[in-house]
Amino acid sequence: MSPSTVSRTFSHPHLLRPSTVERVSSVAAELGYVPDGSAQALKTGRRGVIGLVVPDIANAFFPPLIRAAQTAAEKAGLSTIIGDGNEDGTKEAAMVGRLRGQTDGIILASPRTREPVLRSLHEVTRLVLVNRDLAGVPRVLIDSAPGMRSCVRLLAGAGHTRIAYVNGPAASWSNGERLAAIEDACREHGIALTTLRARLPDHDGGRAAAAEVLELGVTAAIAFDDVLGQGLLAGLAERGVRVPHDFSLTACDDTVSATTYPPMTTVGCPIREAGVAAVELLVESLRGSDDGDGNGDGDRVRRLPAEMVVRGTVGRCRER
Amino acid sequence: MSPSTVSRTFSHPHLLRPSTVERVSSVAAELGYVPDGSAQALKTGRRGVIGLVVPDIANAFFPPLIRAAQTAAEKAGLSTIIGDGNEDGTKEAAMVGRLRGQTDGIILASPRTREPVLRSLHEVTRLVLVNRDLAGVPRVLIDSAPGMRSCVRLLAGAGHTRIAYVNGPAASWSNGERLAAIEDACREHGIALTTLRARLPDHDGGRAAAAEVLELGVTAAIAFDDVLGQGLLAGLAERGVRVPHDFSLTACDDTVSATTYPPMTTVGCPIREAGVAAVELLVESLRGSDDGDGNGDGDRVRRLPAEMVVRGTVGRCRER
DNA sequence: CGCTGTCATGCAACCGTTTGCACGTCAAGA
DNA sequence: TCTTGACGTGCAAACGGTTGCATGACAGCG
Repeated sequence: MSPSTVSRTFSHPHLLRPSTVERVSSVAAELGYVPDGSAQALKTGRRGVIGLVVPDIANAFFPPLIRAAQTAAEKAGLSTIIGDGNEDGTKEAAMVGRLRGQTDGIILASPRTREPVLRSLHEVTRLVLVNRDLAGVPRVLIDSAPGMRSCVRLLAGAGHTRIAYVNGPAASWSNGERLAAIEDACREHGIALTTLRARLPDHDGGRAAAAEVLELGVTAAIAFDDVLGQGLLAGLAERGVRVPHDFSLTACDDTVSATTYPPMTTVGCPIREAGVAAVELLVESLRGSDDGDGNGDGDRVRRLPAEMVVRGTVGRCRER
Repeated sequence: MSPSTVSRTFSHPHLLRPSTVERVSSVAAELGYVPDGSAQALKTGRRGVIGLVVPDIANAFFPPLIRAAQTAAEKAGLSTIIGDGNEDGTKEAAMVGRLRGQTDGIILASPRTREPVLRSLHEVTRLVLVNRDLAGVPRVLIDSAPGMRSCVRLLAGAGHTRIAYVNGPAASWSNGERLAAIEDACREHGIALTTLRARLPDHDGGRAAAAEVLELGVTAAIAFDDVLGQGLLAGLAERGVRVPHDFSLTACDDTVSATTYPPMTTVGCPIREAGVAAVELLVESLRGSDDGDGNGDGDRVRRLPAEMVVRGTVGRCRER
């Protein structure tokens, strides 16, 4: 039995007589043989592995994205290596460098890396970005602006005239987009906006920010994301401020809002869809370079709109 | 410049004159060259990649474990492929089969796979188990029994005499351990225990189980894990039952308990430590087979104790 | 000044698949 | 029966690194 036949059993079984395939398969099963991925990769140039780098896998935003991406990748016959950049642009870039040699392409979700570094990375690796708008690099963008505008409108409709926005990570593209949308909508509705930044963009950061928010004399707040929002909720509760009776609050992402008490009004981001779309873009890139030696002509972008989800944290304005 | 020199620049730079290393490195940087992982793997037999398979990456228990494991692996020069088994033993086993050809070894966290399948997998792959007690297979076990016993003692001390346990996944080893510990402690303290199983072991399952729990006429409940516990908390709140005033509740894992309202009394599992320990065991295995053709003599087990964390969901028994 | 040992580098075989090509077999048609 | 073509399988050369061994340069020593 020649190596070629064994190889064909696994890669191109239609070239072989069914009986042969059967024979080889059964022996392989008995021996516990599986083709060596490295050797296949070396010969074919396709490693069958993609990278997915996120700033913090423990942040509730990413697991659903990872899961969806991974499922989509698997359907395309690809395994997924997860990288955690630790909310640090430098580590993130280093991660990509390491992964480069063992993957066919890399998805960078919510990258914290600076633009020039990102660009040079893109020159040597197949890259897809999520929530980062860099012309020329394939990317999927969750457009939370409409949802954010709806939140402001909702608050305005409930009589609020002074609100606060609690910022997310400084290096986050999404944060910039959301802030801009809120500023815009506040202007439109004649609302006075104050912004602040939590110590850290996590639960405890939000909790600590509650005191600061209350001191501002606003009657409502918008949090960068659900995690921060949940923290605020806890911080407000600790101080005896009842939501939505005494204070209104909205957030973004819809990661944990359904499980808070009270359930939070937020902006429902299509996180899973973003993961799938990113894999699709990457798979396109991979195919593109197989056939023609093709630069995937054109600037490939997928925009996914995010809409408000009304739950129970917005009430009528009541001066304190 | 011969290939050997380039190779040595990256793998064994100490064999070369520093000036040579410098020269090669700078040229490599300029060209964006990195050694091809597959070729290295093929020649050396070490792929530099390990697999980590979990039942559900979106379950709050796993991201911290993944993160810790990944960090530990990176220190050992290993990348990590994450696999999601979808809470399904069959898919999980298939996942391991696929990963086998592209990794040096696999960590199976909270496997749902049946024992015989697990055993046969272990024969053909380097395997490390987390929270599954299979003699002969290297494993790390989080021993939540002491913590669970403490919870029962705490409830007993607060005057509760009728409590309920809300089960987790049927195929979960941890669930069996926890249930046994609770049964034992209840006997000891003369507490009447009723058990039930949520429709699904997630937030909504817990929420729905709240009604059922209240019908049992118990004054306190222990949930399999924090996710279920948080769901119960929400379900109770919906029905106007105040925790801990009207009803007491404890959970396990300490994944989201600190962020619920009120913060939940739970059992703090050393999740991160478990992830690190699993990687250590796997790395030991890998080294073991390098040197001697070594069966890592002895049954390698790491037991990590989990202790109760008191927060705010247990109060004095008050008949309803 | 020649011998010896050390150190840095080159040579070439090999890791386990894939794949273009050649070969052998067999059935159908002339 | 011979030719022809289709089909299944084997041969051998790559893929891009690694590594034992050989080689050459050079310094120290007698």
